[in-house]
Amino acid sequence: MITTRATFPETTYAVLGLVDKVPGSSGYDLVAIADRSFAHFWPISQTLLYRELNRLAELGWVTAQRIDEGRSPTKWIYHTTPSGQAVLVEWLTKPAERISTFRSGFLLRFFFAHRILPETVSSLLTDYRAELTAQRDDFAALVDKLAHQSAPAARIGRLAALHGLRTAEARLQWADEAETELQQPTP
Amino acid sequence: MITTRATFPETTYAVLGLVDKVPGSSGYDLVAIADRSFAHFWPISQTLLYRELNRLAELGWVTAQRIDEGRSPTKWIYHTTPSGQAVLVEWLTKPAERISTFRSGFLLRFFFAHRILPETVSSLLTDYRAELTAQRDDFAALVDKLAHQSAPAARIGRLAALHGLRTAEARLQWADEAETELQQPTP
DNA sequence: GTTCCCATGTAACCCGTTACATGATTTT
DNA sequence: AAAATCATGTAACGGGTTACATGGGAAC
Repeated sequence: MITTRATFPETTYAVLGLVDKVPGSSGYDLVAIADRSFAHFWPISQTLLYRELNRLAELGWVTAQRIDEGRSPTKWIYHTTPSGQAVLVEWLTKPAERISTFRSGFLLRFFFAHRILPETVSSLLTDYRAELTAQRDDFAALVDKLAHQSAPAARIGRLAALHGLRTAEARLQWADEAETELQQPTP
Repeated sequence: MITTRATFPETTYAVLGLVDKVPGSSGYDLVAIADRSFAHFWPISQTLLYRELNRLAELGWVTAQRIDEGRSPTKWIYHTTPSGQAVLVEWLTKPAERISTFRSGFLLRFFFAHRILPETVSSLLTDYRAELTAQRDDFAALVDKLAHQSAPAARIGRLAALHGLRTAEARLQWADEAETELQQPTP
């Protein structure tokens, strides 16, 4: 029994979009693809992705086709249906409202740093900078890799990666700014 | 009965830190202060903040003092205990690991934009730019406001706001970059 | 012959959210 | 007299997580 709902979480559409983009993939494939692609700005766990696939199939937005290769468990591959595609386009067109989230464990600690010694604040910044550097290098490598691919999807992917790269770069600069500022005595 | 737990969510420490930073505040006060301060990088709802205050009191990390003003409901004000302060310092010192999260509804849609017309992608970017501009202006105003205050807490707050400002600026530049790039034909 | 990869799932938990309730006091 | 502010809470839900289970096939 399918209960009609007013809205679905963004993740539902994320998985729908992925099935649409990479049709004929299994859940296992999609997990791997998601991890390499949109997980950078929309993380999703394996369990949840499987749950969303079932929901999408129940809604009739994707078809689940059984592939019998004699192995266990049975492999299933997915395709978007016309109604699923319509829903996807509608979702893409409608504005995004307030669904973006940002939580920073670093900034949270930094904000309460009055409690701790200047050296500790400095080490907090060092850790953060290390994390950002790793992020920057990862994104830079991804941008570079996708720049050499000609598929239209690679273009979008490259720009998405560039978003991460630019963000990491700006925050690294901020870390420098913050460190020099904190070294100066209070006026 | 207090059950001992291995770990607590970051939000627990966020509230602990806030009580420590603004001692003698009521839950109502703390909600307002949180919304104006660390909610930018660690959002928290009123219900959750109250729940965490109760947890902190049960753990003995804060004291809850009843203020009887004859009104209803009774007002309670909070102070960190020595053990609570020790826990806070320990938390601040320990590295942050993988607790930061980032989810972007815009990037998610952008990533699946192959389905839609170029004009729609462009309008997606326009909406995003508007959101970023608002963010940038908010952070810029906050940075400016805090620059004129001399309290040590204002300095940290200003730097935290600057983090948001730099991020928004970088992403606005990215939006320009992306738009010009997408206007060029595929090679 | 053990370890990695394919492939799908169950169970349990809990953080965080939204909506709502209540009532006094202060402001308009 | 109405609206906003002060002040604390209950109820219900669900999205997302981690840990675990299962078992065949491929690779080393």
